[in-house]
Amino acid sequence: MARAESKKLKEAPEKTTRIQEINRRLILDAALDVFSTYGFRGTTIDQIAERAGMSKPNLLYYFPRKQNIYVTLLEETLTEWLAPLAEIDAEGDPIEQLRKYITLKINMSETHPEASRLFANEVLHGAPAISDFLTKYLKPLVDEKAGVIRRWVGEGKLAPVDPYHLIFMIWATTQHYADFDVQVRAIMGSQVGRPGFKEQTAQAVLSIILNGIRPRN
Amino acid sequence: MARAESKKLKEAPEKTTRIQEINRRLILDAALDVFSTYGFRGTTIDQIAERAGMSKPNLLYYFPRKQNIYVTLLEETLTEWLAPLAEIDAEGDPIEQLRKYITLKINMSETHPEASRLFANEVLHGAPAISDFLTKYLKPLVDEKAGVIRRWVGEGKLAPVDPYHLIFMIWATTQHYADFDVQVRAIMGSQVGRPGFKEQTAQAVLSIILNGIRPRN
DNA sequence: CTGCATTTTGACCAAGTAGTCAAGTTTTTG
DNA sequence: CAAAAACTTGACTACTTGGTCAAAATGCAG
Repeated sequence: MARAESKKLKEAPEKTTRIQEINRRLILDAALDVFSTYGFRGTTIDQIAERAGMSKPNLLYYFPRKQNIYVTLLEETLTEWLAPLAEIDAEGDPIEQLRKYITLKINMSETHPEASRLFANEVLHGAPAISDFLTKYLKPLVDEKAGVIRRWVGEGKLAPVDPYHLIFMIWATTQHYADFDVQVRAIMGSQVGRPGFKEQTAQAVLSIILNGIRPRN
Repeated sequence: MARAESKKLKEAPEKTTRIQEINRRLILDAALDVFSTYGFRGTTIDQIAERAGMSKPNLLYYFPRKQNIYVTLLEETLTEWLAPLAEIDAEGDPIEQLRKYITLKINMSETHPEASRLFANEVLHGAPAISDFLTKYLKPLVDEKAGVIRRWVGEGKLAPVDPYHLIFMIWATTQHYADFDVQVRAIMGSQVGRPGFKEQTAQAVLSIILNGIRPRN
């Protein structure tokens, strides 16, 4: 948009042409598919280029290194992926807030399983590209929400439970359906595709977790 | 290559020498470390050979293909990994049986995180090497145990809950601590190493799940 | 239309890696 | 102990793959 820079100045810091915008998008979309399936090492630039419908040198014109595509993709994905956590409202009803959070996560696992797998693969391999992100951005966010949950527990609105482990449990359970999809399908077979499966999953997960943390007396 | 008929018996189908036993073990142990960290594609035979303390051609003398090592390792690991599930006793007390199962799984995640990661990585990438195993061995086992749980529910010994989703939840939650160890550490920091952390984890997981499925009236 | 900037690609290169091979060394066995 | 079998490895091959480059094609402002 900012077309700006007059022609004969020094190297312009950055301008984005229409073609650039289109092709970067094509590349990133293709890369998400491929990286999430084969992992970083298992993916070749040729694969991404083919899926994006362009030649390898052309792809490298937009992202000079394989790493660049991968990191850009992770950054772009992660913020979105964590958004639901940030939305937990300390002033809301605990059970309702957590129900909403879990529901959102299950939906995301269904609609964007590639994002989940991309992330899972990265973390599984030691998070070499995003360890900074984990400590600088994720940890503070989790700390804050853990504080909220701890307060709820203190007020007797939830059964006594370690907030960090509760959050891990929600992550693990919801992402399981994206990350281990093949296994889920191998076991549950045709049920997985059927309409209503997602609702059934949400129902089961919500039932166990929410009853597990509902205050008892 | 007419091999000696001079010996009276035909070629023995397989015999294992002392050296073979030692070296296969060395290779598989080394391979587990490397494969579980870098995945199949991310691992080189040289890496495994070096870690096993032998030359690459020597390693290939025992396992002619990289795939062979990988598959052998998966087979060896999987049976052991699933053993606890098989131990769930239909005649036992439901809550006690599940408590035992969850506890065993958490212990395994702590003592053999590499096995968990090896498996997670394989499934995450579509289980190309073990899809047969999943349908032929894992599915029947899970079906059987799901039947047991369903019966418990029918007898009112557990809250109404889908047995498959319950099993997935237990898998997801317990393996999370092995597979996403880096993330858990990034968030919980020094606590992870501390003695008692495993117990605290087990306590939290057990508390939520068991209370989530305890019969209500 | 013209000329410059942007985009595109075929051909190529260097590094890395799975797997081979033939020739040596060690272990087993009769 | 000597021959056979089992084991070990340096050197090598064939192939994959990340990345380069120079030249051609296309887009676009004046």
